[in-house]
Order: sequence, then C-alpha cells, then structure tokens
Amino acid sequence: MNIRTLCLGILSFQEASGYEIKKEIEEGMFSHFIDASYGSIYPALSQLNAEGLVTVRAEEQTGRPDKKVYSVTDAGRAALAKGLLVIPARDKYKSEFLFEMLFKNMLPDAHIRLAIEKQLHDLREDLSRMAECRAEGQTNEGSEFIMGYGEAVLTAGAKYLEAKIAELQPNIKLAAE
Amino acid sequence: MNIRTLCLGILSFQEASGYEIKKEIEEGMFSHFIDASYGSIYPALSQLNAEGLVTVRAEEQTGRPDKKVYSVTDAGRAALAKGLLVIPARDKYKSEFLFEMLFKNMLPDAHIRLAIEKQLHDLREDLSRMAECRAEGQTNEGSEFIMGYGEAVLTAGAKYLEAKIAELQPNIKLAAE
DNA sequence: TGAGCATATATCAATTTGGCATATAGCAAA
DNA sequence: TTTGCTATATGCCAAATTGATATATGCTCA
Repeated sequence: MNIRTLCLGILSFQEASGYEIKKEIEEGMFSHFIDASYGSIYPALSQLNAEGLVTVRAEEQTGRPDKKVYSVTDAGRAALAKGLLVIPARDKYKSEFLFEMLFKNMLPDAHIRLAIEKQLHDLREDLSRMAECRAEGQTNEGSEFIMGYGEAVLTAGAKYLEAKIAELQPNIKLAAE
Repeated sequence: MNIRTLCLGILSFQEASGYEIKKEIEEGMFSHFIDASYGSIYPALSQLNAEGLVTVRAEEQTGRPDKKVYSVTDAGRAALAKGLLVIPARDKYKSEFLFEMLFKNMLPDAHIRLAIEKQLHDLREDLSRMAECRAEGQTNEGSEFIMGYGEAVLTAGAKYLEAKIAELQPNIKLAAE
C-alpha cells in the first residue's frame, strides 16, 4: 500500500492539510501503525490532486504559508475503496531495541536498564495516546478494532518489560523482605 | 541504527555471505524485528570491508557465483560495541492490516475475514519460527529476552484476533449450542 | 530578550526497497 | 520430457521514502 492510499484514507475521515495529516500520523489514532514524512506526504497530495482524487482549497493565513486544505472527491472515495480491497501486506516491524537486547551480555547493565526503560516509556506513551483517542470519542467499529489490537499487543509488551526490570533489581527486592 | 551495524551484529554470531545474512533476516531469529533487502545488504558489506571492519573470503562454487564469506575483524567488533551503545530509536511498526481494519464498515465481510485470517496466519508463522529457533539451541541471554518479548506480543495479538474471528461466526456458535 | 516550539509548505541528498538480470542445478508436475 | 518452480548467489537500478534543512512568523516561558 502506498502513501497515496494512506492520505486518501485519512482524508476520508476529515479534510486536512499536509501538516495536519502528518500530525494525525504522529499523534493520532494512526500513530501506532503508520509512519510517513513530509517528503512523502506533500508529493502524494499533489499527485492525488492531479489525478482528481482530492480537491484543494487554500486558506489564507497571516505570517504563514497558505494552508492547503485537501478534501476527497467521489473518485477519491472510489479509489480508496478499491485500494483497500487487497489482502494487506505482512506487517513490518523494526526494533533497534530488540536488536540491542540481543547483545545484552556485551553491554553494561546500566545501558540495558536505560534501553528497557526507554522502550517501556514508548509503549506506555503509545497506550496513553490510544486511550486519549478513545476518550475523545470519534470511534467507529474500525477504530475500536485497531485500538483493541494495539492495546492487547502493547500491554503484553509492557508487562513483559516490567517483569524483566523487576528481575534486574534483586537487591531492592531483598532489601524489602 | 544503519544496516552496516546490523550486518556487523549478525556476523558477530557467525561468519556469513550476503545471501546467508538475508536468509537469517528472513527466516532466523532476526526475522521478527529486522527487515533488509539485498540492495542494502550487499553495499553495506562492501563498505564494511572497505572500512576494515570485516574481511572477505571467496568460496568457489560450481555453477554459481563465488560465495563471499564475511567475517568480523577486531575493529569491527569494537565498532559494533560502540554502535550498540546508543539509546535505541523508537520501534517502527507499519501495518496495512490495521489500516484496512480502520475501514471495516466500508468493506465486505468476506474480505475482512480473509484479512484477519491472513494476519493471524502471519503471527502464528512468526511464533513458530521463534519456537524453532529456540528448539535449535544457539540461545543466549539476549536471544532468550527477545524471544520472550516476541512471544508475549505475538501471542497477545493472536489471542485478540482469535476472539474477533469467533465473534464473526455467531451462526456457527448458535448451531453448536 | 532570547531560546525554543508550533504552524505551514517545500526541497533534496542519502538511504532503502523491490524487482530484475545473470547463471546453474534439482525437483515435481503436466 | 519438457516446462516451470525453487534454491543458491551476487549485483544493479529505478522508484519510493526518510530525515534534515530552508523559509517565515508568532507565541510562550524563563
């Protein structure tokens, strides 16, 4: 699936500028499983516009470039529906964290601890972003599904890491006994 | 973290050719959280060789190009250790599956079912690959950690999907009652 | 006052992907 | 038996994507 379909999908929920799409991808519901940079979003929107799948409306701003607000056309909605009808490609997951952990015995304990805590922090951040999106309403059957999935997966990861951190501190446990 | 460090890490376990590194990334322990193509692996190995971080040995083959077997040098091991001492970047996760599910209500039930079953299949494949790696031995503290993490996360995802599939088939359940 | 962040678009070198080319051998199905 | 598929093995290349930077301004916090 290409970025064009992605933008089309996001715009099908609400008209938005390139900047707003990026924000949605970074902070919104999509953040858990989508990643895209300006360098791909802006060209994608131009192309979609050229293909007649979206329309643009320039909103004047003072002191900033005009905001270009994109809306999906009927042709765009049709293209989206068609683009969604493929069996999805396998998930792509890249984790520098897990790669580093593979070399646990080569690295100082303090670094391992930091890395695990960072990962745990990231997972919790992701979880709370989802909780926020839920709280803000705007949920439909689809978003319920993906948030349920995300919560299941992230919670399982966090639990695992919490247990591992506890193991790292046997001294503290002993002191408490 | 760049592909060069990745190759260095994989080679630190065992000398290998570019082809073998790719296989390891596709089928081995690394498959869960690493992805890389020939187009990045081969140039990375050439560069590592030019930098003196690995050495090459050509193994003659009949009917195939010579196998170029790469081994890490001491300088390479040092570079790896240094490269691992950064706080890992945030995980990157891209899922066309979840994106599609967001549009559940727009898509035919049959397609949704297929997509979920495909995802479940992928998760199980990933899980069994890990189980295999465990069975084959070759485990260390690091690989135990990452396989534990992977199992936790994948199992949680699979459980969630199994429950959702069950929900999709209330008719079958009713028939069984 | 000044640093840093948010808004907003856009470009671009560097990286990375995914498909193709090349070459051969083995195996299974038509 | 021939045809097509898979595995081995390296490498190239167009196309897609990233991540950083440029440009411009107003707001907030110390």
